[in-house]
Amino acid sequence: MAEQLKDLADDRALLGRTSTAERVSDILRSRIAEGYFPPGTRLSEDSIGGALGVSRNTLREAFRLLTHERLLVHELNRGVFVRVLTVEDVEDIYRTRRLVECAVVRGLGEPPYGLEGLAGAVAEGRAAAREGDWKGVGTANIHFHRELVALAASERTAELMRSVFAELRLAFHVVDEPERLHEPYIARNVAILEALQDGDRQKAESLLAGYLDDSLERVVEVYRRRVGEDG
Amino acid sequence: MAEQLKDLADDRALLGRTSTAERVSDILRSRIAEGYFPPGTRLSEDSIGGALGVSRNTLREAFRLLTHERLLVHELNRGVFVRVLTVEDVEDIYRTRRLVECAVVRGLGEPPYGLEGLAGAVAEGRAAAREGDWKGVGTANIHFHRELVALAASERTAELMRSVFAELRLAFHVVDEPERLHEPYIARNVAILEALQDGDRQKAESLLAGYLDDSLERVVEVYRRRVGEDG
DNA sequence: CGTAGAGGATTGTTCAACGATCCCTCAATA
DNA sequence: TATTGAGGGATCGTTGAACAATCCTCTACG
Repeated sequence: MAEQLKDLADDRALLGRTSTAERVSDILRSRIAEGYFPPGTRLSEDSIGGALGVSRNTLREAFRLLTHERLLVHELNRGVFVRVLTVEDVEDIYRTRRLVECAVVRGLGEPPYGLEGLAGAVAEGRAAAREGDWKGVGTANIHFHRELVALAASERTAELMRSVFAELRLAFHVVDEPERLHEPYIARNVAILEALQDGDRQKAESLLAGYLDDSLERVVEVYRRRVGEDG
Repeated sequence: MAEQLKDLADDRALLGRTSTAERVSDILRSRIAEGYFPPGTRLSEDSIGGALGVSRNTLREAFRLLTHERLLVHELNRGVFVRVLTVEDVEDIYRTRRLVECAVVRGLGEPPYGLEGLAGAVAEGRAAAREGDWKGVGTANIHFHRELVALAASERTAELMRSVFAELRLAFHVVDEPERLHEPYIARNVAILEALQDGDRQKAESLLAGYLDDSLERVVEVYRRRVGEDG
């Protein structure tokens, strides 16, 4: 009986936790991620609420969730827009990543660590690369780093980085050169994973720092050119 | 002319037009921070909405904002309550603090650093201690660490920690032994500041780590006792 | 003593309305 | 021609009301 009650408690998370606003925000989030709503797009309460068949209040709550994730920006009396990252935003994202991710690696205790998640993300990236799915490689890459942060076993840290990685996707979408952007990092992720498997935190941290510096440089370079085109 | 336009653009930021929901959440946030609404308090829509003269919808929007900040928890059909942190929450808060704050110190470049903010917080703490205002000492203590994080010059990192420190205040209100809790850390803050003034990052980081470990231990010890009493 | 149920109070959700603000258009003026 | 100012339409911000759903308390009954 206790077993069954526990199972029920697990299921409850699936049922009750999905409010209408959360489902709406899920839809919008994936639309934004896939580029259906490019950065800068205004999301009208009327049209979206009408199309999805939800009330304005519910929609505004969904907007609020996504605003909190920094995917949308809210301008008073003007509505919400898909965020357009500035170059400074991208730099700050990488500054935060470097600070936190390196600190996570440094703060690891003695090996062995639970590296299944990291290995899974590496496999995911390799599979996507084999099929030429470079967007998938980018996603797997983000998964790798999310799993890395998960090693810190801190809910708050993980949540911060979830939001940072979601923002990073916005930048990737503007850049839109997924192969050139993501391909080189498959091998570097592998190297980081191997260093961790060897229990060599110091090497892993140094690889990670180099990775992030290079990635920032490359993203900013392409991003600056791209932003210059549009504006 | 371009000069003046630039000045005006700077001012636009502090024109600060905010919605009433945000203003309401500002009020409630500071009330919670100062302990006017202790953890566990239920915030009734009717009474608060009536007292502040805003409609239920607007108030609920303010509640949602604060719920996102983890200051309130929402229970279905029961309303919102000022968050009561668990011991695990407190531990995670300190885990995050240690990760981020130490990484900030480690990531500092070459001295000198802009330490005016830190010195100001130290002075604030000393002044409060002189007057026996131990709650003020706790506030100054939080200011010290907020200024410390500001040295990273990362907006996202600063925002994460702002929210973490706001949560920490919830714990302090439960513990409610401000003198025993905060007094010992005035001297340690001074030591950290002095190490930074000497440009000795390594010493500063090690002092900081020791500080956080001791503080966590002390808070959790008292906190566990306190929670045991009530529950 | 324990339990079922009635009733009141509170929250959940939606809708309609009105004022406020923004943006676009167009005419008037230097 | 370029700039200013006045409309007007569209959209957002906020309120108030209404009704359903849920919770809490108190009472009555076995």
